[in-house]
Amino acid sequence: MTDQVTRPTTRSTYRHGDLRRALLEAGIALAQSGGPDAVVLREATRRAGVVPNAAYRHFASRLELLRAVRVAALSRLALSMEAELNTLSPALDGAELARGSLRAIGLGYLRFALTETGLFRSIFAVPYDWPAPPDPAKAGSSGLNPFQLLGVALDRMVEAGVLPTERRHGAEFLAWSAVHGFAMLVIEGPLHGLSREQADALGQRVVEMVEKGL
Amino acid sequence: MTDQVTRPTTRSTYRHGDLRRALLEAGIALAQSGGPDAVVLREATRRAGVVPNAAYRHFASRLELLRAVRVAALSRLALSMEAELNTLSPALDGAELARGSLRAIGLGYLRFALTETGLFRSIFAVPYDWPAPPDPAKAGSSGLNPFQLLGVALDRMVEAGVLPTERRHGAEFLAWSAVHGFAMLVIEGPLHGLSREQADALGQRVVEMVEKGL
DNA sequence: GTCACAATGTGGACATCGTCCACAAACCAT
DNA sequence: ATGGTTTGTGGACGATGTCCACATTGTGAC
Repeated sequence: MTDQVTRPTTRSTYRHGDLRRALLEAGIALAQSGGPDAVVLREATRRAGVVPNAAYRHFASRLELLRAVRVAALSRLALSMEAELNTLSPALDGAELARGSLRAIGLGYLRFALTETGLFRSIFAVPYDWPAPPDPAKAGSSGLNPFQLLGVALDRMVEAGVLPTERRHGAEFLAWSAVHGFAMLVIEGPLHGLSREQADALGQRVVEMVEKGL
Repeated sequence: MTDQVTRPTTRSTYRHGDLRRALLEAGIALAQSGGPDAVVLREATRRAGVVPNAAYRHFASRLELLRAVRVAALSRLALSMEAELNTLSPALDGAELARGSLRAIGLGYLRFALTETGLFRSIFAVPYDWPAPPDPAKAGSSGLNPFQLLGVALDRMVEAGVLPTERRHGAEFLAWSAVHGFAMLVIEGPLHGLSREQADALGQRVVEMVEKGL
């Protein structure tokens, strides 16, 4: 009668019960420790204690599994940004709050990229539509997804008068480019092997460059 | 007596004669039209008209072939930058020459990334040492590799007084981050599907952001 | 020139992967 | 109870990277 909550690779029942979730979680774990290429259908089914073909009842292909992993990764990225936003002093005035928000978004992005490298890389490992229909599964606890969080920060800058309205359009992509590029250079580029402190210091300068150059 | 210069997948001689080069060229072609994942050992040997194992006499593994492709890609990237540098008016004064050089480097980088996407992605698809021992195979016609070209542009800016000396250190990576990130967003990110004109226009703004924010 | 040796290409094999097809078991609505 | 739908199983195929033993060719010592 008691549910076999532990999942020791073997099952007594013919049906798994929650295979889709099990596969997704295995996929996330694989992505975390090995990046998108490590998200291997057969290994996920192995971890779920199921035969390889069973996966096809829940994901049309390996790519679909990767897409699901990507959505989960986006949500965690949003959480990382929100965590950074929450460190802002509530006593800040408009201009400083706006600038601080943009910095927080950037630093939250970098923190996620450098600590959850595998998941971060998985976000860009699969083709996807853009813009995508709003999907709460991609959001953080505020209900906003990473891109929306960035947009809000930029809007605050316009309201506070620290970003001219005529430069607002497309500014998401300028800011994103700089921070994303830095993350990639650290992860799989020439900046690989930088210590955490060095990466933080350089990352800080990247964010400042954006703030100043936007 | 006449050399069989054409290479119709079959050979009359037991020895190939120039297999390493043939494999590398096949690898480059595969990378060009399909990115790093398309660089498949067996396909390269097929194109060279040779059995799969023959590759192992010239490359220790698929990864080593990819590394060789990467070096070739770096050289072409340097050429793209140099081509952009050569469009600068020779009548420019120091400050404008310096700024123009930095812009040219950035635009050359972007042009290569967006027109030779497969090769560009191959540059970052494989782990490599950094800094690497100087290797002329990575350079353009000036003898400088892409990173050195960027360094020269930044040095010019310091000399011309448009970049404070105290900001020179590490500036390579700030500039590189922004341009690289933009390229990645266009190639495999949310900016995918941007028209050439749109990409050029936004790319211009990225370069300006760097110039202003460095 | 001959002959041993090094260099290079061949043949066959193995494990792994994604995916397809036919079949079996379990759940569900009638 | 029964028939249909959902979900998992079993077996197969072609592709890939890589390993080992073997065959062929070029080369240097004598």
